[in-house]
Amino acid sequence: MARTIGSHGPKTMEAIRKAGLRLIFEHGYAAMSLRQLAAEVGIQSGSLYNHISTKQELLFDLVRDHINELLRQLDRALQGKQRPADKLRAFVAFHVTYHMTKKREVFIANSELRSLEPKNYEEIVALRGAYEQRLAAILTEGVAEGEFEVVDVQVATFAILALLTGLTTWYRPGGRLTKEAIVAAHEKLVLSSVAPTGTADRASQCAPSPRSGLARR
Amino acid sequence: MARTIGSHGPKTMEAIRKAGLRLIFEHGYAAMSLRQLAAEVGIQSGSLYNHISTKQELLFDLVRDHINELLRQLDRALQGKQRPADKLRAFVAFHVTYHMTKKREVFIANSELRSLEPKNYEEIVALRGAYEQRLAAILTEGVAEGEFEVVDVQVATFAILALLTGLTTWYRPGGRLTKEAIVAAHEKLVLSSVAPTGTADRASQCAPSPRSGLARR
Amino acid sequence: MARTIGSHGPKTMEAIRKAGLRLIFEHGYAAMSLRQLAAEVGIQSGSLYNHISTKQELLFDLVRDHINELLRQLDRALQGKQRPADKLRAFVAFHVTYHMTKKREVFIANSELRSLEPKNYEEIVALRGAYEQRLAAILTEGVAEGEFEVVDVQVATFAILALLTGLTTWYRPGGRLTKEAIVAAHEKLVLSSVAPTGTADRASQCAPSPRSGLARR
Amino acid sequence: MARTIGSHGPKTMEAIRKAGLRLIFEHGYAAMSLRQLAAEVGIQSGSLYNHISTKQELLFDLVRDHINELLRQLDRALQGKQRPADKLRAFVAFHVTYHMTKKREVFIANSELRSLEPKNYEEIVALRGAYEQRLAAILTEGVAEGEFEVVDVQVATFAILALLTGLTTWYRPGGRLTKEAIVAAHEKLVLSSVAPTGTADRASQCAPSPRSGLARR
DNA sequence: AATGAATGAGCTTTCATTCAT
DNA sequence: AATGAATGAAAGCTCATTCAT
Repeated sequence: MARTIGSHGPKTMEAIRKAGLRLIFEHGYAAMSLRQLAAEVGIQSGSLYNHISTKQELLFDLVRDHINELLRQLDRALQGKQRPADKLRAFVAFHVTYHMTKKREVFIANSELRSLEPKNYEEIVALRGAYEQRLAAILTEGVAEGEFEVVDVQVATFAILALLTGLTTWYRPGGRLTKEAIVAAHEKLVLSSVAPTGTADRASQCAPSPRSGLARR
Repeated sequence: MARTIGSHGPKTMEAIRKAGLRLIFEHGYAAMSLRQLAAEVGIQSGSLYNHISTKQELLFDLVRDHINELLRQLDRALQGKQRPADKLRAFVAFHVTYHMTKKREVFIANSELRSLEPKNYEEIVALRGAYEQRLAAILTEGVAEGEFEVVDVQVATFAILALLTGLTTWYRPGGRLTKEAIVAAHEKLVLSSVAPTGTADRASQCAPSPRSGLARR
Repeated sequence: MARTIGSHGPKTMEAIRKAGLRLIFEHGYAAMSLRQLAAEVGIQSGSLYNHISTKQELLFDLVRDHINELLRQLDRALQGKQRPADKLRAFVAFHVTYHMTKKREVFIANSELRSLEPKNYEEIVALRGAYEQRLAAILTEGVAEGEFEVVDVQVATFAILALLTGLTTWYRPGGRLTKEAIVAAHEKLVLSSVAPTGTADRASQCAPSPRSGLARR
Repeated sequence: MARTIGSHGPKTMEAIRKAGLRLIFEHGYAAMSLRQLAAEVGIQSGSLYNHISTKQELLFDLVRDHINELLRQLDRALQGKQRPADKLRAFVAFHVTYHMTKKREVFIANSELRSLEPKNYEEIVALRGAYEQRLAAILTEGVAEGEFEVVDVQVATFAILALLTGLTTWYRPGGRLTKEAIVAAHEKLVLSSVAPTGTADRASQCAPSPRSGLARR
């Protein structure tokens, strides 16, 4: 007479991850109770432990899997780009696009690092560092080649990442702007932000990436 | 034999706010226990209630007082600035400087909105909207005068605020850079980010659709 | 290593009700702590919440279930009685007998009404009203038929109920008097109390019910 | 700048007793907090301790003073009565009248005995016993003289006291009946309840006391 | 793989009481 | 005789987690 509602068999783990993602996104890791999570999935809270080992590990898995996927896809998106401006534009386009489709994962991976236990925290921070390093390297190269101008590469790296990631706090599918318009808006901001101040290589900066283009709904 | 150790009299409230600020910053509102807070202050947890009415109200007061102060000081910092670029530079300088001295307050005011009860949440979001509006107005004016160029004012507003506020996640006093250098780095990034691109398809970029507004949480 | 000592499975709820009944009877609802209750049952206080939803609801359930049972049994006891004096005698005999076997339930249902939250209070008062109404109707009928004489039916109803219910404050099983003697004593008092003062139908009023009789142990 | 509201000087103690009486009557001793009480009086809870020594002692004083006064006035009311029926009628009239004017004190003295600490409890129970004894003596005398008939004097004593005291649960000044009518109703019930069942001295039993009579307002 | 019932620690909040001022 | 701030205990309730079934 068990399992009157809720999910069944091998799909349960996926339901837990999905519900966990949503609840952590909405309430925060500390404020989400496993009872809530279980209720969302349609099982008793004790039954969660057939699928996860601890609450902490659920968070860790969600964050780690997300960052690994992020890195994997970033590297694919950067493949074949040669000039720093092209790389930066590809970085922005990828980052923004990815954040729009996975905004919960991204948000959690940024906001719940403090909820990770030290060992887990360090592992994630290392992965995050690798991601940041991709951007820092692009900026460094661009500055060296005279295509970019920044006061401090480190600051610029953090600032651009914050700018791009801020998206997760306001983006909703079906909002006023198309995804392409949002990408374009960010490309403009980021590419301009590192442009040399005096006379700029205008052409390379501002041509929007080919697939984008402003559109209204 | 009361009050053998710990804080005393009218200074206690200030100690509570200060410790609360730090603990919420470090662990998050939900993860901070009032026992922890009381221990930090040097009193029993029940004694907190001589100074606060609920945990929720402590958070609300901290956030509200911060945003009010932020708005007050911003308006003072913008006084006398005429041209949009001057206003924007003043905005950035103020925002960055303020965030370096009050990074905990700023961080909490951004990250713990979801921990506010609906009534409190709405009050704070209204205040935050007023702050955002200051920046949006500067950008709008700059675009109208041809000094700035953005794809979308709303997106640019959120992006620039995210860029600037990201500071709170990494800034530590006594780090590699001086405060002035940090301000300068952000001024460069922000001012450039909205700079006109030179020869661009101006018409298509910038007209915002009249009806809309983005959603935030 | 769960469940080393204490109560188990489906019997726990019954143990909680029983212990709750005793503790509320002895100390009052407000003075009974759930830790006490849990200790009595042999579980941790948090474990109570696998069986009850709140302390208030435990009280409410105890009181409501009691009154429903009381009404059900009263109606059975009155079945087939025709004349008002017979009905009144049956009412007294039932009430006294029931109160001797369920004195805790009865006491609580009378003394802890003020501890009920408004919504619960109203529901119980309505049920109690139905019980009182049974007695009021008997008196009204008896007065109309000239068998009874009272100054005021309402006052008499309350007074008789108070008289009968007072039993719960002193009755102890194994005391000086048999149950039958106690019933008889109350029958005499109540039947006489409403007897006409001038010329009465003595036979119907005062013959004690056959089974009773005073006994000493 | 102290004492902006609330009572002043020697009147404070009286205000505490009055408010305490009301709060205990309404919520019960355990459920009344000293903060509530202090708020009612218009002082801080710590200030109560300038007037009372403990919460327990406040209860004890209220109950003891009430019972002493009750005994004192009862003895005065019984003075000069010779025949058992006269004494019983005087007892009822006094008891009912007193309970109508001091219903809170009476109610508390009956319902909060369990909240008294053992030493206090015993003292009060002794006083209460003295009061009960007055009634028991009247009944015993009446039975000996053939004026009354009861199955058991002890039971009758408790029952009559319960009947009379029940008044405190429903009496409200300004209700449907005058005080005199209420007294008369109880006189009828009690005098009849102990009347002999066969041949009785009707005149003495049932003539209501001269001043009473049913009235509506 | 699910349940239901348990644990023990912890939560926010309230309590009666104390006491320097 | 009042305040305001403290204590230490306890309140009702929730938590993550365990485990026999």
